[in-house]
Amino acid sequence: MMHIISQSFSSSSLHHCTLKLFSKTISSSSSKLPHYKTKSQFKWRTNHVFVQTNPLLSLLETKCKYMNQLKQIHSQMILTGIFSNVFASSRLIAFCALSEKVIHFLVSCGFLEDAYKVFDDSSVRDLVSWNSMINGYVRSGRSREALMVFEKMKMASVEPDEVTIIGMVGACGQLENLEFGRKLHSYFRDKCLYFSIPLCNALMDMYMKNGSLNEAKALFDRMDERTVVSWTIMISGFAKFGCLDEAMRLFNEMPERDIVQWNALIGGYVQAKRSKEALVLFQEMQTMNIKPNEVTMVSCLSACAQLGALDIGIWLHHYIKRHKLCLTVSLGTALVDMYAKCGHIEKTLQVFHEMPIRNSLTWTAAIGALAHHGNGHDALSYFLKMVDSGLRPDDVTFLGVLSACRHGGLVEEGKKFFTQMTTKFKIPPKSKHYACMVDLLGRAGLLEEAYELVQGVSNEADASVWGALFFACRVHRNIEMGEKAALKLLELDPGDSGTYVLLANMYVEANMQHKARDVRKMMGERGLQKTPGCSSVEVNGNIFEFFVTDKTHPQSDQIYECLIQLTGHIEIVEYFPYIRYDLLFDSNVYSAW
DNA sequence: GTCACATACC
Repeated sequence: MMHIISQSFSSSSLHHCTLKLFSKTISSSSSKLPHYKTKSQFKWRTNHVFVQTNPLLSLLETKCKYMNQLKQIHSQMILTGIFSNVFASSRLIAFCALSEKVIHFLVSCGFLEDAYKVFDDSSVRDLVSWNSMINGYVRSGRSREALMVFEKMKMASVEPDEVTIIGMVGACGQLENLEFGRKLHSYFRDKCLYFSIPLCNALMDMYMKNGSLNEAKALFDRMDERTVVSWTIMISGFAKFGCLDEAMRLFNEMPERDIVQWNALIGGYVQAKRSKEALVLFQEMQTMNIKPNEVTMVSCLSACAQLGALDIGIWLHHYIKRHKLCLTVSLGTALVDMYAKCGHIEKTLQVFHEMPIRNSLTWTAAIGALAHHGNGHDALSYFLKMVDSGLRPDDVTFLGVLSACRHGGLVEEGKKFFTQMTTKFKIPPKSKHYACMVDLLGRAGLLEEAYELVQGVSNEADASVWGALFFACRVHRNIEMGEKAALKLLELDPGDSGTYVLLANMYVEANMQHKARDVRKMMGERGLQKTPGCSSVEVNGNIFEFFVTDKTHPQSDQIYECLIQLTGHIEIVEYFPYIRYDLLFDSNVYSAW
C-alpha cells in the first residue's frame, strides 16, 4: 500500500493506480468491512477500527503532501467517471471522515457542501477547520456563508487568529462591507498584534474593493516590507477605479515585475475603455519578452471586441493555438465575444461549439451574438438549450433574449420572456430590460402599452427607457407622447444635446417650425454644443477613428464616396411603415444645424 | 495544515 501511494502519479498510470489503490484498500480491510454494492446498502463508515486500519488515513495524518495526491486521485475519479459511483466516492470521503484534513481537501475541491457536512458533524473542531471553512467560502465568492461560519465561531467562543481575520477581511471586500472591514482592522490594531504581509495585503485589497483608495495607500506606504502581491493590489486597485496614471506610476516604480501586474494594468485600460492603449501595452510586453498567459489574452480579446479589431483578434486566436494556451472557460468566452462583436458570426458559433466546457457567461455571449445578428429565433433556441442544460441565466442573458425578440419583432415571445424573467427566474428587470421592452412594443406600434410599461417601472424609469419611448413616438409620429417623453428626458439629463436635436427634428418633420426654434433656443441658452458621434474601423491591424463630418483622414474624399455608395446599397427592411429613411440616412442628423 | 494579486457576458 505504502508503495502504491508513494510512487509518482504520472497521468498515464494514474487511472490504473487509482483503481489498484482502491481495490487494495477495500480488500485489506475487508475482514472488518462488508462490501456494499448499492447505495441503499452503503452506510457511512467512520468507526475507529476502520480509521486505525486505513493506511491512507494514517499517511494523511502524518504527511500532508499526500493531500496533493489525494486531489489527483479525486480528479481522476471524476474524469474516469468513477466518482459518480456512490460506493467509490463515499469510500474516498469515508477514508478521511474523522480527519480535519478532509475538510480542507473537500474545500479545495470545491465541495463546500460536503465539507460543511463533515465540519458540522465533527465533534472536535480545531481552529484550522474553522479557517478552512471560512476561507473556502470566501474563495468561492460565498462570503455570506463565510460570515455565518464566523458568527458560529464566535458563539462557540473560539478565538480567531490572523488567518481567520484574513479570510473575513476578504469577505468584507467581496460584500463591500467597509464598516466591518474597518472593525476587523481596528480589532487587530487594538490588540497590538503583528501585521503580517498577507494581513496588510488582505486589508489593502479590502479597502481597494470598497473604493477607499486612500486607506489602502496609507497602509501600503506604512509597510516596511512588500511583496509582489502588495504592489499588484495597489496597481489593480488604482486601475479598476480608472486612476491609470497612478497605476502606471506604481507599475514603473516596483522593483520586480511578473505577468500579474502587466495583466492588472492591461485589464485596467480595457475596463476604462482605453483599449488601444491596452493593446500598445501588450505589444510593449512582448518586446520585453514577457510571455502572455490566458488572463492577458482574455483582456486583449476584450480590447479587440471593444474596438472591432478583427485582424488583431484572429492573430490572438492563432497565438493561443500556437502557444498551446489552455482554453479556459473565460478565454473561450472572450473569443466568442470578440468574434461576435467584430461581426464574425460563423467563427463565433464555431468557437462556441468547440469549447469543451461552457458556463452561463459563454451562453450569454452566444445568445447576445445571435440576437445582434438578427437570428432572433436561433438566439431563443440557444436560450432554451442553456436552461435545459441546467445553467442559470442572469440579467445579462435576458438582455440578449429580449433584444433577440426586439430585433426579430417577436412581440409575443418578448412579453413571455419578460414575464418569465421575474416569475420563473426571479431576476428583477433593470432599466435596460425595460428599455428593450419599450423599444419592442414601440416599434410594433403598441405605444400605449409601452407607455404603461414605462409608468410601471419601479424607482422611476431612467433616460434609456424614456429614450426608447421617445424613439418609438418619433417613428410612429405620435407628437403628443413624444413631447412628453422628450421633456422627461430633458428633465433627467438636461445636458444631453442629442435630445434637443432630436426633439427639434421631430417638430420640423411635423411642420411645427416655431416649436423647433424654441428648442434650439433653449439649447443655445443652456450653452450646449452638439457632441459629435464617433466610430472606428480596423484596416490591416490599424484602428482609425472617425468623427461626424470628419475630414482629417488623407483619403477622406474616397471614404465619403464609398460611404455614399454603400448607403445606396443598404437593403431597407420595411419594418417601420412610417419611418423617414431619408432622414435617418442623411449624412447625420446634426447636419441641419 | 488554514491566508494575500490579474481575466470573459451589460
